[in-house]
Amino acid sequence: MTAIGFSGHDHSACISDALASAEARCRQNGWRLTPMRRRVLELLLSEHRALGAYDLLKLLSEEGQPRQPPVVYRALAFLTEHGFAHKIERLNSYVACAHPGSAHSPIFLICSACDKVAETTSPSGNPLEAAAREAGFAMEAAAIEASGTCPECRARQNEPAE
Amino acid sequence: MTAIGFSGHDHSACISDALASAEARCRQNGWRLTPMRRRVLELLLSEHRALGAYDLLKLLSEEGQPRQPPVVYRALAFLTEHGFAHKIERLNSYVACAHPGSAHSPIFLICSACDKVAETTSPSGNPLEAAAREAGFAMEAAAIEASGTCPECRARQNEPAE
DNA sequence: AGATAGGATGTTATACTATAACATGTCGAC
DNA sequence: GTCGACATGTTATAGTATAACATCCTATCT
Repeated sequence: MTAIGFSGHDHSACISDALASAEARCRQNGWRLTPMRRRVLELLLSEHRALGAYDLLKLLSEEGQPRQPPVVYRALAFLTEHGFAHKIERLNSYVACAHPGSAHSPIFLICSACDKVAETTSPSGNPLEAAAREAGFAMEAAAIEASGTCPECRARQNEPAE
Repeated sequence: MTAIGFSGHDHSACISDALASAEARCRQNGWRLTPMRRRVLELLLSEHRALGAYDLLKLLSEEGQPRQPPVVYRALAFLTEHGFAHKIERLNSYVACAHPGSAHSPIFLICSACDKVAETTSPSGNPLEAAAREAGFAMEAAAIEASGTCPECRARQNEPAE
């Protein structure tokens, strides 16, 4: 599985695909992808970067009506509850899910140079399962987040004379 | 490796051992384990539970002088920087390190029923390394956190008539 | 169409988490 | 003993999140 986010890809297709799939999945499950929720998802999809709730709030407010924090937090609660977005705990911010629909235990690679976030999965099954089982712990949710430098930023750092 | 925190152990020894080892390690490295830092570490050690900065602030303030937030945050910065404590991102709170001194990539098992936090490590090497390598990502730091129910709370839930 | 019930959003206020910035104190090296 | 480095004290404020209640929208039943 490649780490979507660092490798190049057709971004406008990636946005419209994700929105279409979200719509379909909501229709199937009787969830309501209201304009506000849809718009927040769209904003998250528009960058492979984690956005804070107040970043989103600012973007929304610039589009017309001023908005209050609960508006954004409620949209984010909906999106994360149903797997359309994830919270990046280290950054107190939020990213669109790169593999919506499929059950998965994501691993996030957070570039501290450019702030991009790549979502990938463990090549060898979920490592926490084993650790949890050994401790007799009934796992419900997991967050795996790594900070470091993405390939692009590493390349840029190695050739400082541009 | 057992998940210290859920299994029974001699807790007062565990506290004094950890403090002694912290003192030794600071002496060796020229770090200063000041009374404030030592006291915060002691408070963290006294529970296998994550404490918020403002919980610690309250505890410290009850011991005499009122304290301001930066006091606690600075002590926590020292302790986490040198591996005596970890931040639990999901809870915005802090725990004493269960394996200080040894380089390790900890996995935290957070019980949502009793708030205890166990620190363990992956039995099969660090899974993030593989995922990061595959993505060309230079990993610097990692946080692996699982929420769920610890063995004791599971047992309690299975026998609700007590 | 009107009644109604559930959920979504609007709005105000406030709680919780964290840090900037500057003043003061402490301790060891010289 | 004074100088410099680092630790702490203190004030103020930034950043993140939610409680509580009002209003509105929409789907359904009659």
